[in-house]
Amino acid sequence: MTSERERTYHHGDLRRAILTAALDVIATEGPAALSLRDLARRAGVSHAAPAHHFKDRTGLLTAVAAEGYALFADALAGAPDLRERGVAYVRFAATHPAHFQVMFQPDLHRADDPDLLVARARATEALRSGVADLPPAGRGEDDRLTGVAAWSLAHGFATLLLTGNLADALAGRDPEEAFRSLAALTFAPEDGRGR
Amino acid sequence: MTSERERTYHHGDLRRAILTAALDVIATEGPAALSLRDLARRAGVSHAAPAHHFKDRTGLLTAVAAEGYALFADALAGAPDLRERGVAYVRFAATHPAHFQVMFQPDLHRADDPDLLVARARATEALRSGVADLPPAGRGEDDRLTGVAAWSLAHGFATLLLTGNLADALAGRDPEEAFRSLAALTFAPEDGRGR
DNA sequence: GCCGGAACTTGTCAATGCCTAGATGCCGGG
DNA sequence: CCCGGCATCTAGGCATTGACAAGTTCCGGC
Repeated sequence: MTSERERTYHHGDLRRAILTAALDVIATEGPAALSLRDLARRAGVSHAAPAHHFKDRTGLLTAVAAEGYALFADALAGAPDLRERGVAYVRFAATHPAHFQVMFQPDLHRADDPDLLVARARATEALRSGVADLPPAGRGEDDRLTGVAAWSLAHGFATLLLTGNLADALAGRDPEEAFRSLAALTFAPEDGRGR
Repeated sequence: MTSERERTYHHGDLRRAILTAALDVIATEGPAALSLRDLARRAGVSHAAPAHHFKDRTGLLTAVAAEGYALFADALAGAPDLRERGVAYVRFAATHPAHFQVMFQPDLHRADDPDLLVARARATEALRSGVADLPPAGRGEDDRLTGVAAWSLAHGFATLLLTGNLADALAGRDPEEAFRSLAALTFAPEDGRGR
């Protein structure tokens, strides 16, 4: 569909082709370098073709964010406990850097988009259910804060990793493994409480 | 210099005027909405005037990042212990959202800029010295990971706060205070170890 | 077989980044 | 005092981009 028959008037799966190209550009050069006309050239279509599928440049980025939240929810759902959910969080960021960046930059996409909202709700639910199986101790207030703490830890690690700020601190060590032991240090200092 | 005498050929302090306007735009509409020509209009100068002070659009953002790291280093230096340094981290992000965003988006600025490098080194030093007064326990490996954990926690909280992801979790609560008790929960669960 | 709409193209316009050449006025040496 | 150098700012132009409008091609259902 994509590589052979290039003579047809219709592309076949232009939407996916544009999305994939966009992810490539964002991952390598950042969201600022994204150009609809450039993506059109890469796909071998006219400069206005992408607009038919995504309306806007913002529309394209909104689609990226929505797809990202969907993949994110799937990635989180597979993890057994809270710590592994954090590892999955970090792994997702490392595996899908373009999605991750766009997801957490509100000025790039339309946060009120319906598709994005449902995917985002699914991901949020996956996060919350992970926090649910925490230590039973503490008042409700503390439990909520603990959830925020876990989220902050994973999100901060993922963000710093993507921005290259952990390069020398990790020193070639595997990021996932580093986060696993880091989470152990933080959330279960002396006993298995964090589990 | 800035408001009264607008008839002079020379602006007086155009560089600062452009920087301030840029910070305003970035804080309200995000870095993507930044336009050199728009900033020139706001300052009442010609459309090419900003280029003389910052060379590029990237040059302007590099200057923002450099200024950000300098202010960041000052903010961190004032904190007495590790936890308050984390609070200062979060406060800086909340107080200087534009600086913070540009600082931690490598695709927006030139990371090898000399001015940026020295400011960044100063901020990094302020962070490291904060981690130094941690619990004496653990091998050197664990200590480094603990530092990364503290950094991740503060950075993640700050980032999530700026992206509006903590709005309902905090429920109108003061972010700094929330982070203070959150850090207590995380780094000193039952004893004063985290201090 | 035909026809309605989706997918894509072509053409256009305003805005932007960046470059070059020129105008202006400040500041210090003579 | 003045005059020449120079940083600062202006003016104009060019290529690229996002967005819009109108036309073209093709697929699938009736």
